[in-house]
Amino acid sequence: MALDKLWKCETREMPATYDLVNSRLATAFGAVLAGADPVLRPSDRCDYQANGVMALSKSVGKSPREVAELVVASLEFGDIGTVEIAGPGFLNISLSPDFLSTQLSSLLNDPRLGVERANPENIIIDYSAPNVAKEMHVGHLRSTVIGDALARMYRFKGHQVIARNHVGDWGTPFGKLIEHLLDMGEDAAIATLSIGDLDTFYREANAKFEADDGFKERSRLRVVALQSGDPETRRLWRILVDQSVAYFSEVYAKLDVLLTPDDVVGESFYNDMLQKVVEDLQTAGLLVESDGALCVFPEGFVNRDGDPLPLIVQKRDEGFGYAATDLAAVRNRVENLQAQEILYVVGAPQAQHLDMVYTVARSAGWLPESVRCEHVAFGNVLGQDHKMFKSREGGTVKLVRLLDEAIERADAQLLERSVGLSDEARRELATSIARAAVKYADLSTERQRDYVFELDRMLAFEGDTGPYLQYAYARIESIFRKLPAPADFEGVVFNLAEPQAWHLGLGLVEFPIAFESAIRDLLPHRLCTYLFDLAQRFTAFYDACPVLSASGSLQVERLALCRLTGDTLKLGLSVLGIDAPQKM
RNA sequence: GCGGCUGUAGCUCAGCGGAUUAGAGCAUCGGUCUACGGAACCGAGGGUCGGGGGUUCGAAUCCCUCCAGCCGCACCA
Repeated sequence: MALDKLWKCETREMPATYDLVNSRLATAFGAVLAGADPVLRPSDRCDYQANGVMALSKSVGKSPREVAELVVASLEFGDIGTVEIAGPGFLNISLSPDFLSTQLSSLLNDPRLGVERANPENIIIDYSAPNVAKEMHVGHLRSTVIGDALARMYRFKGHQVIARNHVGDWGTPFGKLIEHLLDMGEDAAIATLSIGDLDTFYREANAKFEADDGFKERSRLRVVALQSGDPETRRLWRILVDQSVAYFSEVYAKLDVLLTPDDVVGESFYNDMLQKVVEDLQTAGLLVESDGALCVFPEGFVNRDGDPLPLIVQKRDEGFGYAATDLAAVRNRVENLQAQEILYVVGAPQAQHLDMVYTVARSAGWLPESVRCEHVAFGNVLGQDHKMFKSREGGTVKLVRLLDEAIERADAQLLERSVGLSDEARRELATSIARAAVKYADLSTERQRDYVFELDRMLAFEGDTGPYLQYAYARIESIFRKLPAPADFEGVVFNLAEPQAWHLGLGLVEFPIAFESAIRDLLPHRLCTYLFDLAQRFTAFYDACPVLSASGSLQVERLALCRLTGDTLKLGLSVLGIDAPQKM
């Protein structure tokens, strides 16, 4: 099922396994002390373990053993499974086969695989944000990929996501860029920009600006004309913006990211609101003049001398700083877009700036406490020398070049394995694999950490990689192709007799936990970890339990496990923005 | 100087709302299967969880401190 359809699916009728177990336990814990948390976790020595007894015994003043017995006494597990007290007071929980079988059966009929739908909220996700007339480079990779994954996760969850691509389309550099465009001639400039050679254009404009005083003066005047709304200047500026946005769209397409030109709401969009930001801050008594600049000094921020740190809203030269734009954006998002949550997928170095913006926006009354505002920070992409990722020449690396390189290598791998595809089909597959490799590598480590960009590792079919998961999925699909007739799961019973089958079944039922944990803490890597673990459970199962040579109800059961695993991998990858080809 | 992030096996990383023996992948070594497209599978070795202190019956996980690396700290966004 296509993801966009899936997003509209209604909630399945059966509560997720974890929630069921947890709620029964919570009731029993509640009988000892109202509101006590069972602290239910997956366990390596049984199916689930509840660790909450320890904490509870402390607050109740009884021994853990005693409390555990109290909890067990009032626990009504019914057919869910059994509990035993272990060690100092852990509750080891084993699910009953009937229960797990029922849970798995319900997943088989649930396109959402157990993930509950949320009450829809308006979620603004601010991500990617390249600069007009500047190349997209590795620095934009993480924001784009993480933002896209979060957007898909939130949409799947049932929310209304409004993507905002806050592109840098305003400021003094546009004077020289427009003058350079004029020097080149519009057609020639458009030709250069439309092939995506943004860096050359930018560099030439800069070089002239440095070398030629006349050009410098023209550029300065051009900035003034741009800011005062001169129609011809605005038209030329528009060309730069449109050409760049068209180019960004090509990059997004290559990355398979959902952003469209409609999501581009650049800095310039807020120009008309900046004066009002200043006025309203003034009225609110928050604005202070300092060294000629209009600033807000939010509480708790100090500079290196220990003095209050300003958020500069209007510069000494009366131009607006980016803080003004960010404040205007917050207002716009809350007031006009009715945002209930705003996520900024922006590099970690911006942490303090964003923190100041939120603080000021809150004290100005533009950002109610009810609106969650979160900086989804991420670390750097490093080269194999563990330093900032740079090209061999020491410059920044074009994002497209990186992707092309990945595609080339994936293509070479496919050729080597001689998969027997047409050139075109192979190329397409290589693109899919390359995307999966690059995106998964980015998403699978904890956001805040830096990670090492290593194509060979990322593209490997062995290990914790995107291609490995894609391959796992393709292999499952191939099982179904081999079947003489389409599989029919009507009345399937999961006996899960072999330990590997049980382990897999248990893993399948945990998808909602992994998903919820990932979306709640804005950590897509948790979903990656889950999917990789699931794929490993599957290989162990597949190794121990023949499927095609099995017959009767046993084969139906095993096929159903294959189906659920395939569906889970497919869905999990798709909400991360990674597609899973049927064959590879 | 202040603040933030990071420091876990040779390498790349999970785990960090405390809890029963620190996990995975890659690499290394050993074994297994007439290889449902080996993405094999099973097992072994390998870790003072940066150092020290504290809280706790119990700390990789919480607190303090120190060390190392990266980043931010007034008009470029």
